[in-house]
Amino acid sequence: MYGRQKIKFLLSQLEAAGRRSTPQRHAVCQALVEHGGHPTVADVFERVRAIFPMISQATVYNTIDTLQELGLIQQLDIANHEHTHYDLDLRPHINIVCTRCGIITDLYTESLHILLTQVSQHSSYRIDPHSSLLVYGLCPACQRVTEWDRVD
Amino acid sequence: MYGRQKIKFLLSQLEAAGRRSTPQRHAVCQALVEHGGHPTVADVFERVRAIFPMISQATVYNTIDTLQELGLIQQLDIANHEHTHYDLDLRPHINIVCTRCGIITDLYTESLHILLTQVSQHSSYRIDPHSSLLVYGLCPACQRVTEWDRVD
DNA sequence: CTTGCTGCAAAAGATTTGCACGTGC
DNA sequence: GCACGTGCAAATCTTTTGCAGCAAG
Repeated sequence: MYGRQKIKFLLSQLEAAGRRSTPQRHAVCQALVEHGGHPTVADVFERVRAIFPMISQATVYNTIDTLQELGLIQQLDIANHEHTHYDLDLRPHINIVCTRCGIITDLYTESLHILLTQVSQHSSYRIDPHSSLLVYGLCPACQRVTEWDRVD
Repeated sequence: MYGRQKIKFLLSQLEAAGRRSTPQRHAVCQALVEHGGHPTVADVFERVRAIFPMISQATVYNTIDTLQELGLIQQLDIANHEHTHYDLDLRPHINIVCTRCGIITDLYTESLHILLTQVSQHSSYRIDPHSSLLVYGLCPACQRVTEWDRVD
């Protein structure tokens, strides 16, 4: 599901949950969807202000909190990142985070499913099937940079 | 490595890196080790004050930051937790977090190694071999509670 | 005597909250 | 009319920073 469809989906889910679909919320959903990646509240706020110059940060926070409560977006707390990121892709996947530049790349692999199954079997927790994972590493560009730095 | 040994190890690693081993830092390392689980700065600060009533929060933050820079402890940013947690166990493992009560349980499973290998192969990132993962779910106790709540 | 560490207080900065006003149902 | 949503500003709270004094090598 992409673009306009996804926006409508989010708003219809809000209404299905008894919440209201307001112009501000439409703008927030639009900004979330159009960002494409893993936006922060600040990213969304900046985009939304292009449409709604008067919107308040609190509204953006409220809307995002509501979307998260309904399980429509997923919160990503990334080590050493100032802002909390959000992920619109609810399919289980791996978010690889560069520990140097912070760029986030998605990866879909069968071994995630295997791992979650193992975790379910070996622990007494009921694992969230939407679980996405964070894995940290160095992206290709930063690998090159750190090689230049290396003095050995 | 446990207890006193681990404390000495941390301090010796500090010195090996050209940092100083001070009584305050000893107390911070001791608090980290004796906590046993996944302490936050607040947890450590509270424990350290029992030994060093005059210690400042800044010192605790500084020490923990230094230990992290040297790769001696690992930072865990857990969604919806106010404080940042730290993990003294550097072996790759999975931290299962209860989304309701916040309790964290460690799990060691071979499939983590498989997953990290896959991620290394399928992405161009250089994955941190110490990578520990966060997985979210409901712990046994909270599973029971949420069943009582269920109205269905 | 130079560098790093500590303690204190203030600052910074992200997120939350209280409240009054508006709006949809 | 009522419940919900919005905007604004202030509050909250964690973490960082500047700086002066101190200690270690």
